[in-house]
Parts: sequence; C-alpha cells; structure tokens
Amino acid sequence: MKIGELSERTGASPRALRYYEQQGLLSPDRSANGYRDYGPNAVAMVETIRALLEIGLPSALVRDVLPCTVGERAESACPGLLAQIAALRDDVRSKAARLETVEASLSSYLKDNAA
Amino acid sequence: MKIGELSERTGASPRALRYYEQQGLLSPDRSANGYRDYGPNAVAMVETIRALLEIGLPSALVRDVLPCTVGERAESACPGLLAQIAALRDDVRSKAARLETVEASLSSYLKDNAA
DNA sequence: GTAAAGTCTGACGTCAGCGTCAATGTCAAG
DNA sequence: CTTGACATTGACGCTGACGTCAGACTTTAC
Repeated sequence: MKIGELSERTGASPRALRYYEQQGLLSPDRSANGYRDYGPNAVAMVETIRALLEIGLPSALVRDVLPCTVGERAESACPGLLAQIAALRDDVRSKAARLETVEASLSSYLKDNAA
Repeated sequence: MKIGELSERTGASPRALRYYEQQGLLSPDRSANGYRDYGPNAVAMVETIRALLEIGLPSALVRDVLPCTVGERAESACPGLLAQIAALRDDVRSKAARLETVEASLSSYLKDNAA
C-alpha cells in the first residue's frame, strides 16, 4: 500500500509516517517510481508506534522496543530495554502520584473556600 | 535576596527564574539598581513551581494554580481549576496504566526469550 | 582604582514530533 | 494531452522550558 492509504487506515499523517521512517521506526520498500510501498502489517506497526509515542516514549526508545513487541521471534536481543521501560513507568507513576497530591490540596482548598 | 542566591537555594537557574517571572509565576520587587529582589517565601514558591512543572503542568496552569496552593486566603476564586487538574491527573494515570501494559508485554517477551 | 563577579535586557539556539509550504515528478481520468 | 490527485525531497515554522551568548551596568574584592 502507498502512504496515502496507510495514512487513512492509521490516522497518522503522511508527514508523520515519513518522520517515523526517518527515525528508523519504519522501513517500507520502494516501488519503481520511488513511492513508499508498505506491507499490510505496517498498519499494526504504526498503531503500536503511535500508542507508544502517545504514552510518552521517545522515538529512539520506540525504535528499540518495536522489534520486541512486534516480531514473533526477534533475532536480536533486547538488553536493558526492560529496565528503561520500568524506569519510565516509575517516572510516570510518581508523577501521577504527585498530581494526586496537588489535586487533593486544591480540592481541600476549594472546599474550605466554598463560596 | 537577589537572583543568584535564590538560584542557589532552589536549584533553578537564573534564566529559569527570569522565565518564570516572564510567564507571570513570580513578581519580585526591584531594588534601586534594577536588580530583582525576592522575598524569603520565594524559595517555597519556586519549589512549588518546579514541582508542578516537573509533573507536567503547563506554566499557564501553574500560574492559575499557584495562588490556590500558596495563598492562605486567596482573594480570587479558582473556578474550573479542579477540573483541569483532574483531567491532567487522569491523563497521566491512563498513560501510566498503558505503560504498565507495555512493560508487562515486554516482560513476558523477555521471559520467553530468556537466553 | 581596577579587575572579577553578579545582574540586567534582548535575542537566538535546542529538542521532539510533527505541520506546512515549495518545487518537482508520477499516475489515472477525461 | 491536459488536468488533478497523490507522491517525492528539502526546508522552514511551531510550542515549551529553558541554555547560551552579547553588550552594558553595578557591585564587590583587593
């Protein structure tokens, strides 16, 4: 499939898809005319990419993670990735916790000053 | 206190402190020579600011939230702030949850491919 | 009195994940 | 054959929270 179709089927803009490729997240074939030619699994790949990016993973990490989540049997190992993911998760967790603290203090503040 | 001292006592760079002022988060007095003159409570204010920014609040929201968390009795109300905070908290929460999902899948992947 | 250190106000640089032209090439339809 | 839709690369714009000069002034130390 060409970039327009993949764009429609994933919701990612063509610009985003080219950007993903530039970042090494996708490696589509090229047709004779130079057009990008994506395989059918590209849809799932892009969806995974977008999900990971939305969560907050930097594209470099997504690039490393991707073969581990998609490939049934990855040829290369994924050393240290688990630790990186866990670190990021802990970071997000602590932020969530602190956000709750802030929300609680604001909440009680609003209660006290109930007009 | 001058900007250098506040910088040392908070860990925020002078540049950051000026930026906070520019964003309306701080309003230090000015000495006769034009130097910024921060009161003693500025330390706590800056710490709060940094904490909120680190959590992910945009500076505009911090500006609105700040008088509610710091001021014992704020003159102005904080309408809608609670909702914004809650929305952000939910967002961070869901991201944390999805991160855990990713981490779990990666974790099981690594188990299967234990070298 | 002079040099070093601190402060001031611009203003441009940075990184990420794209948006948005711009100029050009290619393919399907009439 | 020409129009129009879709493709290509290249490059600049954008937002946020600052970093990093540059040039000028003030204060501090000796």
